[in-house]
Amino acid sequence: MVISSKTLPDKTVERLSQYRRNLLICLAKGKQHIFSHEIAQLHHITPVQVRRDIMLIGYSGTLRKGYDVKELIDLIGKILDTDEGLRVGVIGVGNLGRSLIGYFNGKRSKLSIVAGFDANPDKVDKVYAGVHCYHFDKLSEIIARENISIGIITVPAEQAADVAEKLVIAGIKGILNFTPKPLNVSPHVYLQEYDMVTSLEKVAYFVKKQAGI
Amino acid sequence: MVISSKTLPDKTVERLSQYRRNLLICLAKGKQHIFSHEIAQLHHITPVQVRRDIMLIGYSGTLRKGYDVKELIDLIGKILDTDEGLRVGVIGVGNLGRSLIGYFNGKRSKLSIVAGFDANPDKVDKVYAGVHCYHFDKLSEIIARENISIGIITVPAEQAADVAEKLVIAGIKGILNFTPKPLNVSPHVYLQEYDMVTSLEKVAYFVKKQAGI
DNA sequence: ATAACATTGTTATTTTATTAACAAGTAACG
DNA sequence: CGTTACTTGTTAATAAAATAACAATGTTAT
Ligand SMILES: NC(=O)c1ccc[n+]([C@@H]2O[C@H](COP(=O)([O-])OP(=O)(O)OC[C@H]3O[C@@H](n4cnc5c(N)ncnc54)[C@H](O)[C@@H]3O)[C@@H](O)[C@H]2O)c1
Ligand SMILES: NC(=O)c1ccc[n+]([C@@H]2O[C@H](COP(=O)([O-])OP(=O)(O)OC[C@H]3O[C@@H](n4cnc5c(N)ncnc54)[C@H](O)[C@@H]3O)[C@@H](O)[C@H]2O)c1
Repeated sequence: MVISSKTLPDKTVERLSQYRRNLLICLAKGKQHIFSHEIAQLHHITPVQVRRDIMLIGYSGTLRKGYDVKELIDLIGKILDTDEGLRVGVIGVGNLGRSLIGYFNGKRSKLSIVAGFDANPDKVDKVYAGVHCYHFDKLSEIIARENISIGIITVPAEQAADVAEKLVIAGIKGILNFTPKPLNVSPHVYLQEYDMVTSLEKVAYFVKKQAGI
Repeated sequence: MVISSKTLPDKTVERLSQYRRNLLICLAKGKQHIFSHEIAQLHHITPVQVRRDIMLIGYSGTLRKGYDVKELIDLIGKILDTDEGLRVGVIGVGNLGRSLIGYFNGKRSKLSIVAGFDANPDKVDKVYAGVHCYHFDKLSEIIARENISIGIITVPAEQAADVAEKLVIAGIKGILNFTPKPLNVSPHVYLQEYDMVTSLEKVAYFVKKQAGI
């Protein structure tokens, strides 16, 4: 099987995830086929882009019928998911952490939040939306035992660097950092950061531009 | 004043926001000058990129001394902020909405969350982290009265389209959508969407690739 | 049947973003 | 003072992403 042997462009991976999300909704609605321009419209992009992405993963639709929704979902799954799925831990079970756990819980079958970690004794050994919260001291132990490969960091910014370091030592493979603190991790660990303030400032900038202020 | 008359590239705007965040921290620590390679390291990018971004906003550092932290912060402010600031409303004061309000509150002087909206009577007229929650029915009225130009959508996905439509009617200028529901808004409204699941799936994909699974 | 049309798949082109290259110039040091 | 070393600013080159162009071909209408 040659499919997906080469690494896909960053942006394509993002869009595939988004396509799948909506394809699942289409499928639930009983829609069996979908055209590139329909997918495109949902995502505010061009049909060409959609076809190109789909080409890159080696799938073919049927002429004048479009893509088979179920087949496409399955193939995107083959690309994005691993067979046994990946296991995720959330470090910092505060407002954002709990909110993420609650949101995520039961969404994706192949990607599951299996543990929370917190330094506050009040939170330890509590269960949030079905996820057990462990003491931060047990990070390494639990990561190994539960076979966790991805960590989501939602501790206060001052703690983020320390948490990241311990995650790396514990053998984590990927980190999603929601704190505004920039992290330095070994290059073998895939790191992604998101800051909501940056998103909002970007919106503000373009609003300002549009208004000609 | 010619500065910033042309629209900056998307990515540059994002980075400027990030630079500022860390420059503020540097300033607080008493650091007065900073080199391009120092900024670069914080953000996992190259010094050239930093210099290029700074060039684009028309700022000049001093040779062998780097950039004046305070001046650079001020200039980025001139680019990203408006004089009187922009006012933001959060629609959906649930787990995520409250978490964002709490996080944002008192962070940025020029961008402030001034109102929450919710359809649940239990939440209406409560105050969350200093932000008054109004009934969703009052959306238009309050947006006009409070001069709100940006809306953050954190309602359940099924409600998102309706909320977006009403925001546009109410004259909002920019939307930050945290629901997984793709929205259609008038092209005059700047729309940005973020889905945490996509971020996580992207991390998972690259973890998978690295592992050679 | 045949023409007109719609839609895919793919290559070519354009645009945008990043990186490299290097001239210019200043601080620090002798 | 003169030299060395470093850092900026900018142009040029490269890479990545998006768009356009269009051939191929199945479908529908006549
Ligand atoms: N709340 C948001 O919407 C939001 C948005 C963007 C970014 N952030 C960032 O996310 C982070 C968390 O935000 P929050 O609002 O959830 O804060 P919070 O204070 O509610 O939660 C932080 C949690 O981390 C725990 N903690 C502290 N030190 C720890 C450690 N060393 N190990 C493990 N757990 C530890 C605390 O006990 C607490 O439960 C912050 O850095 C914030 O900047 C939050
Ligand atoms: N929680 C997260 O971390 C997270 C992460 C990513 C995305 N999201 C998305 O954000 C949205 C909200 O998530 P949540 O966890 O906060 O859910 P939630 O149920 O806690 O909050 C939703 C809130 O919206 C209110 N609401 C419902 N209909 C409304 C309407 N028409 N107008 C105004 N308010 C209305 C509800 O009363 C509730 O308070 C969901 O779409 C979810 O998919 C959440």
